[in-house]
Amino acid sequence: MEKNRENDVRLRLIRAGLCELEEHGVSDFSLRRVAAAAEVSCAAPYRHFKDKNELILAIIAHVRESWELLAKNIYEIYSDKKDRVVQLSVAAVRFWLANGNFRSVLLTGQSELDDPRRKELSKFDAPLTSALSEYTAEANKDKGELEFLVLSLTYGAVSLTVGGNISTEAAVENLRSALHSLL
Amino acid sequence: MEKNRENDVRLRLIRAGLCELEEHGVSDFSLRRVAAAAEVSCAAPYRHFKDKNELILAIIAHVRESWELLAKNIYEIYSDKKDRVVQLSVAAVRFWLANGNFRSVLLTGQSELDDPRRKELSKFDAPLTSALSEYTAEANKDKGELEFLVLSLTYGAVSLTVGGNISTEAAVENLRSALHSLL
DNA sequence: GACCGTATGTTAACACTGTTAACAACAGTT
DNA sequence: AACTGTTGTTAACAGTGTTAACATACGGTC
Repeated sequence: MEKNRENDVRLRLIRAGLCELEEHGVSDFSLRRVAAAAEVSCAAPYRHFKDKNELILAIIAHVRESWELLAKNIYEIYSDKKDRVVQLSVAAVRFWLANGNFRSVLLTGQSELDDPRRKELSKFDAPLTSALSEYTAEANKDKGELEFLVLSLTYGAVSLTVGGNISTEAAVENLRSALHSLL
Repeated sequence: MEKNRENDVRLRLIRAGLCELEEHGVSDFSLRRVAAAAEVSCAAPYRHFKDKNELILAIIAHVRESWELLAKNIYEIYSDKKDRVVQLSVAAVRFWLANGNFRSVLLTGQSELDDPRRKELSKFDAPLTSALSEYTAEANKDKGELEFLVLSLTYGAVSLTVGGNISTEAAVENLRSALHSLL
């Protein structure tokens, strides 16, 4: 019961923090506002997280879990190794674009001043790279070069959309056709 | 003399702000620290910039100028239209990677909460796209598709390097060969 | 030359932020 | 029953962006 209470507050903080991140972005992330939203005192977060940074880290880890769940689903749905790569790449773009202000954290790890864990957690290419290496093994293609191209196009599609050059759908369509002619 | 003084402080603030950005990143950007580094009082910046955000904007504009100068040089050095595209793309990657913590601002425009001007100023593809459209006109190639590929690979190379997947040199080398086989 | 408005700097204050210390309530252990 | 550790509170600290009130010097007008 008491252990539940603990997890309750911790989870509420993470959820409220996620909203805060979406609403105010990372540079205006207010720990006190998060605490207020979670209906606890402004010092309560320090019982669960060492730092404001540590809370943000936990939030990123939380989002990452949901991404890996999604990626796992996609991986299981598609049995063709080439399809997996294409679908995972497109899904990665969609997922990250859907995560609003979160993107600056996820894409760049915000800055290298922040501990590397943030950058590590922000990587969302693990499912993609493993699917890709399975494909290259099967198709007898050069892995190194292809990995650069696929990852680069994926990240690039995100950046391009964020930058306002193209719409999400245009990015996805371009990415899809590029990958198909590439693989 | 007095007009010089004005520009002096303004410029000193921008320069100090640039250092601050490199040292502390955008989320820890302290206006008071910048003012102290520029050896003025903490309220002085408000005589030259409406906001902390407006100062950051001015800093970005400042960096953008130097990028466009560099791009112009490259454009003039290389007369072959294809070479221009490749060199500009590589230079863009190098330039952005060299600008440290600045990247989060430049790449993503930090967040869409911030006024769109920041995002607009952060775009560094204008020289690249114009060189590219000159190339496609000359070589009779499809512009739309190629533009996505080139820009995507360029941005992607930056993201990939920032993410820690590959080194700068590996990214540049991969990018170069990809562009050569693409154009 | 005296006067005035404008531009640029200062200091002092405001509310807000992250963080910590001191304290209270409660669980489980011995 | 006494002790210990966990989780929450409130109160305080320094640092932040921002604004208001004041000071000073400059350029143009009578």
